Amino acid sequence: MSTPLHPWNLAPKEAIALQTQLAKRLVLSDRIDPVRYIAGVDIGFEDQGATTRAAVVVLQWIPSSAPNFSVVEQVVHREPTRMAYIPGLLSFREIPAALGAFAKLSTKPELVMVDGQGIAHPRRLGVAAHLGLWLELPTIGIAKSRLTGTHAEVGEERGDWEPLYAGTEIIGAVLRSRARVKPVYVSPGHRLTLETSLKWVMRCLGRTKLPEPTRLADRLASRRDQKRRSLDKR
DNA sequence: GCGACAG
DNA sequence: ATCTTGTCGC
Repeated sequence: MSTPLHPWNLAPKEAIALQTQLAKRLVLSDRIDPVRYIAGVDIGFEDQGATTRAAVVVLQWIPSSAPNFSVVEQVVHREPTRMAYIPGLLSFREIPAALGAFAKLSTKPELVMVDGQGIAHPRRLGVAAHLGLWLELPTIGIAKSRLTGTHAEVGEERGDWEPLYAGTEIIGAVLRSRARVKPVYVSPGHRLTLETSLKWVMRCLGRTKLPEPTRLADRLASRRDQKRRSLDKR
């Protein structure tokens, strides 16, 4: 284990410089083990933002079965929020809490899906890419909106997609994950190609526009779900 | 200088 | 992200 430790509480200027350096370490070819478990990660906030809540859900991948997955583990981790949200520096705000959640996990996933960008980032280090480097695991970023890049209009049917460009470089895909619904932005984070990333996202699509791993993590991390579960207890 | 800007 | 009620649609 040679974890590339680095401080999280950096000033914006230093964080930006670090991103540029870390992005060089990304592996954008397929270096993934046979998939048995897929994790979904998402972050939410409480106390008007003072507390960060990280949620990780692990699904078992079951080929040739319907559905193809079953939840095997879910973890929630809370800690004080460290820094404000700054576009482009999301990972420094969210990853520390995400690592706390991963530390509580007993299942080791072969693939991690993250709510946010992979390399579709101004310096090619979105939260999914950064987390992949830290965990040394294959990661995919699935964002609900665009951070950077340009693309053509996407067809209206499920599965339609268009490449996301930064100049002439393809940094991700804009995927219509549900017919006639706002598309999602898919980009590899670490140890995957865009093609393989898209394949896994499409495989994990259920009835909604988000793939099951991040949809379930989203639910666990959301304020709304906290309310729902406490009401159910009564 | 003026917008754009993951969650 | 979060604050919030109703409302349109399958």
